[in-house]
Parts: sequence; structure tokens; C-alpha cells
Amino acid sequence: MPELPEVEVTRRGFADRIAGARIEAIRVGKPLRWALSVDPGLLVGRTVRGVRRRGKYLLVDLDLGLLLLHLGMSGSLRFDASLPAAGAHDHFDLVTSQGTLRLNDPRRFGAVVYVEDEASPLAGKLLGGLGMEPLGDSFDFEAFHAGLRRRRAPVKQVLLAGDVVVGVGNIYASEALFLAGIRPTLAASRISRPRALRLHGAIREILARAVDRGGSTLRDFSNVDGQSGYFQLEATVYGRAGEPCRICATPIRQLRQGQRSTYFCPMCQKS
DNA sequence: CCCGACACCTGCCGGC
DNA sequence: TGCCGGCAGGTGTCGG
Repeated sequence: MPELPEVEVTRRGFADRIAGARIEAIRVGKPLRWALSVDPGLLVGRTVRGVRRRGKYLLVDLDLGLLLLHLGMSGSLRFDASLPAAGAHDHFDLVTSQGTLRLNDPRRFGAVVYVEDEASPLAGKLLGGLGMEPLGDSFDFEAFHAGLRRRRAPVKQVLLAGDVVVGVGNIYASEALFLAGIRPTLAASRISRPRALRLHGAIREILARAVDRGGSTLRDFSNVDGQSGYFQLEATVYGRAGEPCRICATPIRQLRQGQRSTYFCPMCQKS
């Protein structure tokens, strides 16, 4: 469910509302991908300073330490003054003076991890290898092109790996490559400078547009207020195998790359 | 160092 | 209707 746009939409939905709140209680459900790594009781009484995003991680800054939050494949957050009793897939509640932040995650690939600071070994393991942020000013084209040039793997998989640029998941990788007219199987190292420039722009455009639209709802994404996004209404290739390309009407093709589905138009993405 | 395969877990869908 | 295989938006780890 959550790629960068969904995570960012989620962040914007509760960052201002939770800032300044005092942690009253924490409820932990079934195990997530990693243990919280702190006695929840120790966090009671601390203050939430704000919420940042790095790649697909949310960083909830406290007056002492921070929580790293990841939504995995199926996670979503709600934030409300009052929430119903925890359901089977509600695995983490952060109860604060300004509302409860709740993680619902059926597959439990997500995580909530406490670290003392971003320089800690655990934070370093999770955040240390992340690539450039695609939105904002830090997404440098020269560095992006250099990152592509040193990789022989298919460009789709380099985008997904997240060590060159973060936030591009399986949906938006296909979408961005379509917009840039690049075949997903092309070795990243073989992408020409002009085409890398198009891809750089396409990534920014696709992600920014999805954030504006409120994220994707291919299956079940909803924002912190429980409303769904509607980017899927304009997916050009993702999930459209066999359907006509919106540009040239050629049937969209699907293939497997690294255990993931990729979609592309064989005409519009010749190489 | 780079790469691909695998692992984690639950739900849903299509086919028989 | 029921069961089974395959698939799903992520990413750390491991072996080659």
C-alpha cells in the first residue's frame, strides 16, 4: 500500500495535530517486523515534537529520542481524538493528550522502533543506506545519473532498491518509467544522459502528483482520517496488463522482475 | 561491492 | 460451496 506519496499524505494528516502532545499510554499488539526496543512505560510522559519523513519511514520526534515508523506492505495509520476498541490488526496505539495514533497492519511487515537518536546503530541500519529524497531540492540530477551509471541491474530494480533515490515503490516505478519512455528491463548503466534527465523529472512529477491527489488506493490505502486516495483512477500502466496503452493503444505487458510485477507499454517504452 | 533469491504474514481472488 | 495456488503497495539478510 504505502509508497512515498502515501507515507507523506499520512504524515501531513497528523503531524500538526500531534505536535506538542504528551504521551499518555502505549498499547502494543502482535509482534511487528522489529521489536519496539524499549519498555513502553518509559515513553509515557514524553512530548511529541513533530513528525518527519525519510523515504518511507516516518520519524516521530520526542523531547527525548524518536520513534521510527514503517507501514510495510499493508500498514496504515489513523489519528483521532477517540478510536474504537482495537481490532485484530491494530498492533500499535500511541495514546496522547491530543489523540491516539493507531497502526493497523494485517501482514505485520511494518514496524515501530524506538531509538535514542538518529545516529544510533539501529537507526543507522534502517536509515543509513537510503538514497536521495526525490521531492524538494536535494534530488540532484548529476548524483542521480551517476547512481544509475554504476549499476548493471535493470533500471526498475535500481529504482526499487532505494539506495539511489528513495520512495519509489512498485507502482510508481512502473509509472515513472512509462512517463519517461524507458523500458524497465534496461540496465541502469546504459541509460543515456538525456533519458536519465527525463526519468529524473518523471519520478518527481509522478510522486508529486500522487501526493497532491492524496495517495493511491489500489487496494486499501486510506489517510489518517480513514478517507481513501484516488491515484489509481489515473494509473497508466500499473495493473493494466492486456489493456490498451492510453497513448498508443498497444496492449500493456506484464513481467516479473525480482519477484515483483512490472508493467510497461512495448511501443512507448522501446528501450 | 553488486546482485538476485528469500524471508516475514495475512487476505483476497480466480479456477477447479 | 470449498479448497488451493498465486498474488499483493517493502526491505533486511544471506549466499554467490
